Amino acid sequence: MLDFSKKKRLSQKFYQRDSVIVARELLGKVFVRKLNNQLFYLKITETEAYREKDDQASHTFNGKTPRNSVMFLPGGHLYVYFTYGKHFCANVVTGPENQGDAVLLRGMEPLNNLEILSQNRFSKTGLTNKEKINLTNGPAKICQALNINKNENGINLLQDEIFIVENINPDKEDIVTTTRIGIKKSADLPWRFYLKDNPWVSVKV
DNA sequence: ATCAAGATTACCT
DNA sequence: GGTAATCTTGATA
Repeated sequence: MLDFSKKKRLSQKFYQRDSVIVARELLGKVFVRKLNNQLFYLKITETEAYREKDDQASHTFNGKTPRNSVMFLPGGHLYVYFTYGKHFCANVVTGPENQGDAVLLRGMEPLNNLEILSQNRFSKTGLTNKEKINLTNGPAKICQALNINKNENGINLLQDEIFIVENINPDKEDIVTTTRIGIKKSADLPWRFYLKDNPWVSVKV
């Protein structure tokens, strides 16, 4: 049951579409992270879309800079940024090359290796149920648990270090669509998506 | 050279 | 529910 190695990897075609579509369709897919020769599997539970052209909250709204240049690569790369002096956040780059769009990964349900994730997050093992949720129910928590930082910025998701595989396709009624978190500009766009009944979601409506 | 803002989190009341 | 922590980045001079 925990053998995701035979599941089909998401194609470049999947990523090279509009970020709002990709954000919704990433829900339920399984994020795979190779770390110290072990594979970590996590079900994607919460996402947000960002777009260069019509989204003032996007890092790319005012054009290309050294920081955001990875967002202009073709869909299917990982964009990692540093913020608030402490935190890394990971995004899936979407759309064609030179279009600065991406999907922020905000929540994941860990499916294996919880003790290692716990070490990375809290420097201990033996989790309460509450701490288990707190492992990966936020964008910076995911990166801390999976040791994702500047080194992972620009990774190609069609290769073997980090990738995403097919899994369940949630029913429409199991997906909540709402506004994005933690932004002031373009704050009314309904571009956040999460799995309604899943606990690994940062904020529920 | 200086400065304000930031796609967050943890901890407090 | 409110806020301090913490530092990189991009804009402006």
